[in-house]
Amino acid sequence: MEEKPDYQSETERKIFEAARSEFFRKGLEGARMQEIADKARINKSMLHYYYKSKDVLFQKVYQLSIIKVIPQLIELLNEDYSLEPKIRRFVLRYIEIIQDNPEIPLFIVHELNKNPNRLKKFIAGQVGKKIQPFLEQLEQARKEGKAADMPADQLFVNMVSVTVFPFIGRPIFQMILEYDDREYEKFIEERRMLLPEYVVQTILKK
Amino acid sequence: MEEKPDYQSETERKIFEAARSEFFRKGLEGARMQEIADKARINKSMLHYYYKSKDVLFQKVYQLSIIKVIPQLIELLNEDYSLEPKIRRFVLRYIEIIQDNPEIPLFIVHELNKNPNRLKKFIAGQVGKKIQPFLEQLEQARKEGKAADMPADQLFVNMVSVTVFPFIGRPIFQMILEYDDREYEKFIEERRMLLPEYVVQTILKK
DNA sequence: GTCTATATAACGATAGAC
DNA sequence: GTCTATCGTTATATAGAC
Repeated sequence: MEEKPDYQSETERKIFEAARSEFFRKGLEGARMQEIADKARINKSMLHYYYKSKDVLFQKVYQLSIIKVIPQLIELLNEDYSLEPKIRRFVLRYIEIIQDNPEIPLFIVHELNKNPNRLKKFIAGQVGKKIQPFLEQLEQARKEGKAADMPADQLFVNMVSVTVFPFIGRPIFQMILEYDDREYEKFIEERRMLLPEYVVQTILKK
Repeated sequence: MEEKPDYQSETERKIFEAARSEFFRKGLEGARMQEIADKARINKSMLHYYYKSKDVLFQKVYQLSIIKVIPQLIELLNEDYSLEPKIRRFVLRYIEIIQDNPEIPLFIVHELNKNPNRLKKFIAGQVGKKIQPFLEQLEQARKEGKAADMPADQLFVNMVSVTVFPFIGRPIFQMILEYDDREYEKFIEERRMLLPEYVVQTILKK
Protein backbone atom coordinates (compact mmCIF):
# COMPACT_ATOMS: atom_id res chain seq x y z
CA MET A 1 0.00 0.00 0.00
CA GLU A 2 2.95 2.32 0.46
CA GLU A 3 3.50 2.44 -3.27
CA LYS A 4 6.56 4.68 -3.41
CA PRO A 5 6.95 5.56 -7.07
CA ASP A 6 10.63 4.50 -7.10
CA TYR A 7 12.07 7.06 -9.47
CA GLN A 8 14.72 5.93 -11.90
CA SER A 9 16.60 9.19 -11.59
CA GLU A 10 16.89 12.31 -9.52
CA THR A 11 15.60 14.38 -12.43
CA GLU A 12 12.50 12.26 -12.65
CA ARG A 13 11.87 12.79 -8.95
CA LYS A 14 12.33 16.52 -9.20
CA ILE A 15 9.91 16.68 -12.10
CA PHE A 16 7.31 14.70 -10.24
CA GLU A 17 7.59 16.84 -7.12
CA ALA A 18 7.29 20.02 -9.16
CA ALA A 19 4.34 18.64 -11.09
CA ARG A 20 2.57 17.60 -7.94
CA SER A 21 3.01 21.03 -6.45
CA GLU A 22 1.67 22.74 -9.57
CA PHE A 23 -1.25 20.38 -10.12
CA PHE A 24 -2.23 20.62 -6.46
CA ARG A 25 -2.33 24.36 -6.63
CA LYS A 26 -3.80 24.95 -10.07
CA GLY A 27 -5.43 21.77 -11.28
CA LEU A 28 -4.87 19.98 -14.57
CA GLU A 29 -5.79 22.89 -16.85
CA GLY A 30 -4.39 25.62 -14.65
CA ALA A 31 -0.92 24.09 -14.38
CA ARG A 32 1.66 25.00 -17.03
CA MET A 33 4.39 22.69 -18.28
CA GLN A 34 6.78 25.63 -18.36
CA GLU A 35 6.18 26.40 -14.70
CA ILE A 36 6.64 22.77 -13.74
CA ALA A 37 9.94 22.78 -15.59
CA ASP A 38 11.02 26.03 -13.92
CA LYS A 39 10.11 24.73 -10.49
CA ALA A 40 12.04 21.49 -11.15
CA ARG A 41 14.92 23.59 -12.52
CA ILE A 42 15.12 21.57 -15.71
CA ASN A 43 14.45 22.09 -19.37
CA LYS A 44 10.87 21.86 -20.58
CA SER A 45 11.78 19.11 -23.04
CA MET A 46 12.79 16.87 -20.18
CA LEU A 47 9.19 16.72 -19.06
CA HIS A 48 8.29 14.99 -22.29
CA TYR A 49 11.34 12.79 -22.11
CA TYR A 50 10.46 11.35 -18.71
CA TYR A 51 6.69 11.59 -18.97
CA LYS A 52 5.31 11.42 -22.46
CA SER A 53 2.66 14.08 -22.05
CA LYS A 54 1.10 16.46 -19.58
CA ASP A 55 -1.78 14.08 -19.22
CA VAL A 56 0.43 11.14 -18.30
CA LEU A 57 2.22 13.24 -15.73
CA PHE A 58 -1.07 14.33 -14.30
CA GLN A 59 -2.43 10.80 -14.08
CA LYS A 60 0.60 9.74 -12.07
CA VAL A 61 0.12 12.59 -9.63
CA TYR A 62 -3.60 11.97 -9.41
CA GLN A 63 -3.30 8.25 -8.83
CA LEU A 64 -0.62 8.58 -6.18
CA SER A 65 -2.65 11.24 -4.38
CA ILE A 66 -5.68 9.03 -4.16
CA ILE A 67 -3.64 6.10 -2.93
CA LYS A 68 -2.33 8.25 -0.14
CA VAL A 69 -5.70 9.09 1.39
CA ILE A 70 -8.57 6.87 0.26
CA PRO A 71 -7.38 3.35 1.14
CA GLN A 72 -6.16 4.57 4.52
CA LEU A 73 -9.61 5.86 5.29
CA ILE A 74 -11.04 2.42 4.63
CA GLU A 75 -8.33 0.60 6.51
CA LEU A 76 -8.65 2.68 9.64
CA LEU A 77 -12.32 1.80 9.77
CA ASN A 78 -11.70 -1.90 9.17
CA GLU A 79 -9.21 -2.44 11.93
CA ASP A 80 -10.07 -4.88 14.66
CA TYR A 81 -11.08 -2.44 17.34
CA SER A 82 -14.31 -1.82 19.17
CA LEU A 83 -16.23 1.25 18.17
CA GLU A 84 -14.84 3.78 20.60
CA PRO A 85 -11.12 3.29 20.05
CA LYS A 86 -11.75 2.86 16.36
CA ILE A 87 -13.43 6.24 16.03
CA ARG A 88 -10.88 7.92 18.25
CA ARG A 89 -8.06 6.39 16.28
CA PHE A 90 -9.62 7.21 12.94
CA VAL A 91 -9.95 10.91 13.69
CA LEU A 92 -6.46 11.22 15.13
CA ARG A 93 -4.67 9.23 12.45
CA TYR A 94 -6.61 10.73 9.59
CA ILE A 95 -5.86 14.26 10.73
CA GLU A 96 -2.19 13.30 10.82
CA ILE A 97 -2.34 11.81 7.34
CA ILE A 98 -3.94 14.94 5.95
CA GLN A 99 -1.55 17.14 7.89
CA ASP A 100 1.25 15.47 5.95
CA ASN A 101 -0.61 16.02 2.67
CA PRO A 102 -2.86 18.99 3.28
CA GLU A 103 -3.50 19.83 -0.37
CA ILE A 104 -4.62 16.39 -1.43
CA PRO A 105 -8.27 16.46 -0.35
CA LEU A 106 -9.11 19.63 -2.27
CA PHE A 107 -7.13 18.41 -5.27
CA ILE A 108 -9.01 15.12 -5.39
CA VAL A 109 -12.39 16.62 -4.80
CA HIS A 110 -11.89 19.23 -7.51
CA GLU A 111 -10.61 16.82 -10.13
CA LEU A 112 -13.27 14.29 -9.21
CA ASN A 113 -15.91 16.93 -9.71
CA LYS A 114 -14.68 17.70 -13.21
CA ASN A 115 -14.38 14.04 -14.15
CA PRO A 116 -16.22 11.61 -11.88
CA ASN A 117 -15.31 8.67 -14.10
CA ARG A 118 -11.55 8.91 -13.82
CA LEU A 119 -11.59 7.58 -10.30
CA LYS A 120 -13.81 4.62 -10.96
CA LYS A 121 -11.23 3.04 -13.21
CA PHE A 122 -8.87 2.02 -10.47
CA ILE A 123 -10.74 2.43 -7.23
CA ALA A 124 -14.39 1.49 -7.51
CA GLY A 125 -15.25 -1.90 -6.18
CA GLN A 126 -12.16 -1.92 -4.05
CA VAL A 127 -13.58 0.80 -1.88
CA GLY A 128 -17.34 0.75 -2.02
CA LYS A 129 -19.00 -1.50 0.51
CA LYS A 130 -15.70 -1.87 2.34
CA ILE A 131 -16.92 0.40 5.07
CA GLN A 132 -20.11 -1.59 5.36
CA PRO A 133 -18.85 -3.49 8.44
CA PHE A 134 -18.13 -0.21 10.19
CA LEU A 135 -21.55 1.15 9.33
CA GLU A 136 -23.16 -2.01 10.69
CA GLN A 137 -21.07 -1.74 13.82
CA LEU A 138 -22.40 1.79 14.25
CA GLU A 139 -25.98 0.80 13.51
CA GLN A 140 -25.76 -2.01 16.02
CA ALA A 141 -24.56 0.39 18.71
CA ARG A 142 -27.43 2.65 17.87
CA LYS A 143 -29.96 -0.14 18.36
CA GLU A 144 -28.46 -0.83 21.74
CA GLY A 145 -28.87 2.82 22.63
CA LYS A 146 -25.15 3.34 22.69
CA ALA A 147 -24.83 5.66 19.70
CA ALA A 148 -26.43 8.93 18.66
CA ASP A 149 -29.87 8.55 17.17
CA MET A 150 -28.88 9.15 13.59
CA PRO A 151 -28.38 6.73 10.68
CA ALA A 152 -24.88 5.32 10.46
CA ASP A 153 -24.15 6.84 7.05
CA GLN A 154 -24.97 10.30 8.41
CA LEU A 155 -22.68 9.78 11.39
CA PHE A 156 -19.94 8.58 9.08
CA VAL A 157 -20.24 11.71 6.96
CA ASN A 158 -20.18 13.86 10.09
CA MET A 159 -17.01 12.19 11.24
CA VAL A 160 -15.21 12.61 7.94
CA SER A 161 -16.45 16.19 7.52
CA VAL A 162 -15.08 17.54 10.79
CA THR A 163 -11.82 15.74 10.12
CA VAL A 164 -11.18 16.76 6.52
CA PHE A 165 -13.00 20.00 5.82
CA PRO A 166 -10.84 22.24 8.03
CA PHE A 167 -8.04 21.57 5.54
CA ILE A 168 -10.09 22.12 2.39
CA GLY A 169 -11.80 25.20 3.73
CA ARG A 170 -8.67 26.62 5.27
CA PRO A 171 -8.56 29.83 3.21
CA ILE A 172 -12.14 30.69 4.12
CA PHE A 173 -11.77 29.83 7.77
CA GLN A 174 -8.57 31.82 7.98
CA MET A 175 -10.35 34.81 6.53
CA ILE A 176 -13.42 34.56 8.72
CA LEU A 177 -11.48 33.91 11.90
CA GLU A 178 -8.72 36.32 10.87
CA TYR A 179 -5.94 33.84 11.56
CA ASP A 180 -2.57 34.11 9.89
CA ASP A 181 -0.75 30.96 8.76
CA ARG A 182 0.93 30.39 12.08
CA GLU A 183 -2.29 30.83 14.01
CA TYR A 184 -4.15 28.41 11.78
CA GLU A 185 -1.48 25.79 12.22
CA LYS A 186 -1.81 26.19 15.95
CA PHE A 187 -5.55 25.82 15.48
CA ILE A 188 -5.03 22.52 13.63
CA GLU A 189 -2.63 21.29 16.30
CA GLU A 190 -5.19 22.00 18.98
CA ARG A 191 -7.78 20.29 16.86
CA ARG A 192 -5.74 17.15 16.59
CA MET A 193 -5.62 16.99 20.38
CA LEU A 194 -9.28 17.69 21.04
CA LEU A 195 -11.23 16.33 18.11
CA PRO A 196 -10.91 12.57 18.65
CA GLU A 197 -12.52 12.78 22.08
CA TYR A 198 -15.13 15.23 20.82
CA VAL A 199 -16.17 13.01 17.93
CA VAL A 200 -16.43 9.98 20.18
CA GLN A 201 -18.67 11.92 22.52
CA THR A 202 -20.89 13.20 19.76
CA ILE A 203 -21.33 9.81 18.16
CA LEU A 204 -21.39 7.47 21.16
CA LYS A 205 -23.51 7.72 24.27
CA LYS A 206 -21.56 6.81 27.32
CA MET B 1 -27.74 41.98 -0.07
CA GLU B 2 -29.79 40.28 -2.78
CA GLU B 3 -27.61 41.85 -5.45
CA LYS B 4 -29.42 40.51 -8.50
CA PRO B 5 -27.12 41.38 -11.36
CA ASP B 6 -29.97 43.10 -13.28
CA TYR B 7 -29.11 42.08 -16.82
CA GLN B 8 -29.65 44.65 -19.52
CA SER B 9 -30.75 42.02 -21.99
CA GLU B 10 -31.88 38.44 -22.23
CA THR B 11 -28.71 37.58 -24.14
CA GLU B 12 -26.57 38.91 -21.36
CA ARG B 13 -28.44 36.77 -18.88
CA LYS B 14 -28.09 33.65 -20.99
CA ILE B 15 -24.36 34.26 -21.31
CA PHE B 16 -23.95 34.70 -17.59
CA GLU B 17 -25.90 31.54 -16.76
CA ALA B 18 -23.89 29.53 -19.26
CA ALA B 19 -20.64 30.96 -17.98
CA ARG B 20 -21.54 30.20 -14.41
CA SER B 21 -22.35 26.63 -15.29
CA GLU B 22 -19.07 26.17 -17.14
CA PHE B 23 -16.89 27.90 -14.56
CA PHE B 24 -18.52 25.93 -11.75
CA ARG B 25 -17.82 22.67 -13.49
CA LYS B 26 -14.38 23.32 -14.95
CA GLY B 27 -12.86 26.30 -13.21
CA LEU B 28 -11.37 29.39 -14.84
CA GLU B 29 -8.76 27.63 -16.97
CA GLY B 30 -10.84 24.56 -17.73
CA ALA B 31 -13.79 26.49 -19.09
CA ARG B 32 -13.86 27.33 -22.81
CA MET B 33 -15.39 30.45 -24.28
CA GLN B 34 -16.69 28.38 -27.18
CA GLU B 35 -18.53 26.04 -24.87
CA ILE B 36 -20.01 28.93 -22.94
CA ALA B 37 -21.24 30.36 -26.23
CA ASP B 38 -22.67 27.01 -27.32
CA LYS B 39 -24.46 26.53 -24.02
CA ALA B 40 -25.90 30.04 -24.23
CA ARG B 41 -26.85 29.36 -27.86
CA ILE B 42 -25.20 32.52 -29.09
CA ASN B 43 -22.22 33.47 -31.18
CA LYS B 44 -18.84 33.43 -29.54
CA SER B 45 -18.25 37.08 -30.44
CA MET B 46 -21.19 38.07 -28.31
CA LEU B 47 -19.30 37.03 -25.22
CA HIS B 48 -16.78 39.76 -25.87
CA TYR B 49 -19.45 42.25 -26.77
CA TYR B 50 -21.23 41.89 -23.43
CA TYR B 51 -18.24 41.03 -21.27
CA LYS B 52 -14.95 42.37 -22.49
CA SER B 53 -12.88 39.31 -21.71
CA LYS B 54 -13.00 35.84 -20.22
CA ASP B 55 -11.46 37.22 -17.11
CA VAL B 56 -14.12 39.88 -16.65
CA LEU B 57 -16.82 37.28 -17.12
CA PHE B 58 -15.16 35.06 -14.59
CA GLN B 59 -14.83 37.82 -12.02
CA LYS B 60 -18.55 38.50 -12.25
CA VAL B 61 -19.37 34.85 -11.68
CA TYR B 62 -16.89 34.58 -8.86
CA GLN B 63 -18.05 37.69 -7.07
CA LEU B 64 -21.72 36.78 -7.30
CA SER B 65 -21.00 33.29 -6.03
CA ILE B 66 -19.29 34.58 -2.95
CA ILE B 67 -22.04 37.04 -2.25
CA LYS B 68 -24.52 34.20 -2.32
CA VAL B 69 -22.94 32.18 0.46
CA ILE B 70 -20.46 34.11 2.61
CA PRO B 71 -22.47 37.07 3.88
CA GLN B 72 -25.41 34.79 4.64
CA LEU B 73 -23.20 32.69 6.85
CA ILE B 74 -22.29 35.78 8.84
CA GLU B 75 -25.83 37.08 9.00
CA LEU B 76 -27.32 33.84 10.25
CA LEU B 77 -24.87 33.92 13.14
CA ASN B 78 -25.57 37.56 13.93
CA GLU B 79 -29.31 37.30 14.24
CA ASP B 80 -30.91 38.17 17.51
CA TYR B 81 -31.53 34.67 18.81
CA SER B 82 -30.27 32.78 21.81
CA LEU B 83 -27.67 30.15 21.14
CA GLU B 84 -29.84 27.11 20.65
CA PRO B 85 -32.29 28.43 18.07
CA LYS B 86 -29.47 30.29 16.39
CA ILE B 87 -27.45 27.13 15.83
CA ARG B 88 -30.49 25.15 14.82
CA ARG B 89 -31.51 27.83 12.39
CA PHE B 90 -28.02 28.24 10.97
CA VAL B 91 -27.64 24.59 10.10
CA LEU B 92 -31.10 24.30 8.56
CA ARG B 93 -30.98 27.52 6.57
CA TYR B 94 -27.41 27.07 5.42
CA ILE B 95 -28.11 23.58 4.14
CA GLU B 96 -31.01 25.06 2.20
CA ILE B 97 -28.88 27.84 0.78
CA ILE B 98 -26.24 25.35 -0.38
CA GLN B 99 -28.91 23.00 -1.69
CA ASP B 100 -29.97 25.81 -4.00
CA ASN B 101 -26.35 26.39 -5.06
CA PRO B 102 -24.61 23.10 -4.47
CA GLU B 103 -21.60 23.80 -6.72
CA ILE B 104 -20.66 27.12 -5.13
CA PRO B 105 -18.66 25.94 -2.11
CA LEU B 106 -16.27 23.79 -4.11
CA PHE B 107 -15.97 26.48 -6.76
CA ILE B 108 -15.06 29.14 -4.21
CA VAL B 109 -12.69 26.94 -2.27
CA HIS B 110 -10.83 25.85 -5.39
CA GLU B 111 -10.47 29.34 -6.84
CA LEU B 112 -9.53 30.71 -3.46
CA ASN B 113 -6.82 28.09 -3.21
CA LYS B 114 -5.33 29.18 -6.52
CA ASN B 115 -5.52 32.84 -5.67
CA PRO B 116 -6.04 33.69 -1.99
CA ASN B 117 -5.74 37.41 -2.69
CA ARG B 118 -8.62 37.73 -5.08
CA LEU B 119 -11.16 37.41 -2.30
CA LYS B 120 -9.61 39.93 0.02
CA LYS B 121 -10.26 42.74 -2.41
CA PHE B 122 -13.98 42.90 -1.81
CA ILE B 123 -14.67 40.85 1.25
CA ALA B 124 -11.98 41.20 3.89
CA GLY B 125 -12.83 43.51 6.71
CA GLN B 126 -16.51 43.16 5.96
CA VAL B 127 -16.42 39.58 7.13
CA GLY B 128 -13.59 39.05 9.56
CA LYS B 129 -14.44 39.58 13.20
CA LYS B 130 -18.11 39.74 12.30
CA ILE B 131 -18.68 36.37 13.84
CA GLN B 132 -16.88 37.46 16.97
CA PRO B 133 -20.15 38.04 18.86
CA PHE B 134 -21.27 34.53 18.05
CA LEU B 135 -17.96 33.09 19.21
CA GLU B 136 -18.23 35.02 22.46
CA GLN B 137 -21.77 33.82 22.92
CA LEU B 138 -20.47 30.27 22.55
CA GLU B 139 -17.53 30.84 24.87
CA GLN B 140 -19.85 32.30 27.48
CA ALA B 141 -22.09 29.24 27.33
CA ARG B 142 -19.03 27.07 27.73
CA LYS B 143 -17.99 28.90 30.88
CA GLU B 144 -21.45 28.33 32.27
CA GLY B 145 -21.08 24.64 31.54
CA LYS B 146 -23.77 24.81 28.91
CA ALA B 147 -21.61 24.09 25.87
CA ALA B 148 -19.19 21.35 24.89
CA ASP B 149 -15.75 21.73 26.38
CA MET B 150 -14.01 22.91 23.24
CA PRO B 151 -12.90 26.38 22.16
CA ALA B 152 -15.54 28.34 20.31
CA ASP B 153 -13.58 28.56 17.08
CA GLN B 154 -13.27 24.77 16.98
CA LEU B 155 -16.99 24.36 17.53
CA PHE B 156 -17.69 26.89 14.80
CA VAL B 157 -15.53 24.96 12.36
CA ASN B 158 -17.27 21.72 13.34
CA MET B 159 -20.63 23.27 12.67
CA VAL B 160 -19.71 24.62 9.27
CA SER B 161 -17.91 21.41 8.30
CA VAL B 162 -20.83 19.05 8.84
CA THR B 163 -23.09 21.50 7.05
CA VAL B 164 -21.01 22.24 3.97
CA PHE B 165 -18.65 19.34 3.33
CA PRO B 166 -21.29 16.80 2.33
CA PHE B 167 -21.83 18.94 -0.77
CA ILE B 168 -18.17 19.44 -1.61
CA GLY B 169 -17.27 15.82 -0.96
CA ARG B 170 -20.32 14.47 -2.70
CA PRO B 171 -18.46 12.49 -5.40
CA ILE B 172 -16.31 10.72 -2.83
CA PHE B 173 -19.14 10.01 -0.45
CA GLN B 174 -21.26 8.69 -3.28
CA MET B 175 -18.48 6.36 -4.28
CA ILE B 176 -17.73 5.11 -0.79
CA LEU B 177 -21.35 4.67 0.18
CA GLU B 178 -22.29 3.46 -3.30
CA TYR B 179 -25.20 5.83 -3.64
CA ASP B 180 -26.53 6.88 -7.03
CA ASP B 181 -27.67 10.46 -7.57
CA ARG B 182 -31.20 9.83 -6.37
CA GLU B 183 -30.02 8.09 -3.26
CA TYR B 184 -27.61 10.87 -2.38
CA GLU B 185 -30.32 13.47 -2.75
CA LYS B 186 -32.46 11.45 -0.38
CA PHE B 187 -29.47 11.35 1.95
CA ILE B 188 -29.20 15.15 1.86
CA GLU B 189 -32.93 15.52 2.45
CA GLU B 190 -32.70 13.31 5.51
CA ARG B 191 -29.69 15.30 6.63
CA ARG B 192 -31.56 18.55 6.45
CA MET B 193 -34.18 17.08 8.80
CA LEU B 194 -31.80 15.56 11.32
CA LEU B 195 -28.67 17.66 11.37
CA PRO B 196 -29.91 20.84 13.10
CA GLU B 197 -30.96 18.92 16.20
CA TYR B 198 -27.79 16.82 16.10
CA VAL B 199 -25.52 19.84 15.93
CA VAL B 200 -27.34 21.52 18.79
CA GLN B 201 -26.91 18.43 20.90
CA THR B 202 -23.23 18.05 20.10
CA ILE B 203 -22.45 21.68 20.85
CA LEU B 204 -24.78 22.47 23.73
CA LYS B 205 -25.23 20.54 26.93
CA LYS B 206 -28.84 20.39 27.94
C1' DG C 1 -26.61 43.72 -31.86
C1' DT C 2 -25.15 39.91 -34.48
C1' DC C 3 -22.49 37.59 -37.69
C1' DT C 4 -17.92 35.79 -40.41
C1' DA C 5 -13.33 35.89 -40.84
C1' DT C 6 -8.99 36.48 -38.96
C1' DA C 7 -5.33 38.15 -35.95
C1' DT C 8 -2.52 37.11 -31.96
C1' DA C 9 -0.76 34.73 -28.30
C1' DA C 10 -0.04 30.68 -25.49
C1' DC C 11 0.77 26.16 -24.81
C1' DG C 12 1.88 21.29 -25.45
C1' DA C 13 4.71 18.61 -28.09
C1' DT C 14 8.52 17.19 -31.30
C1' DA C 15 12.84 17.26 -34.20
C1' DG C 16 17.39 17.08 -34.21
C1' DA C 17 22.12 18.51 -32.70
C1' DC C 18 25.29 17.38 -29.13
C1' DG D 1 20.17 12.61 -21.15
C1' DT D 2 20.04 17.36 -22.16
C1' DC D 3 19.71 21.27 -24.90
C1' DT D 4 17.74 24.86 -28.76
C1' DA D 5 14.65 25.80 -32.05
C1' DT D 6 10.36 25.20 -33.94
C1' DC D 7 5.97 23.05 -35.24
C1' DG D 8 0.93 22.54 -34.87
C1' DT D 9 -3.06 23.40 -32.33
C1' DT D 10 -6.08 25.65 -29.72
C1' DA D 11 -7.92 29.49 -27.33
C1' DT D 12 -8.85 34.28 -26.60
C1' DA D 13 -9.73 38.31 -28.74
C1' DT D 14 -10.68 41.71 -32.51
C1' DA D 15 -11.93 43.80 -37.17
C1' DG D 16 -15.25 44.83 -40.00
C1' DA D 17 -19.49 43.78 -42.84
C1' DC D 18 -24.37 43.76 -42.25
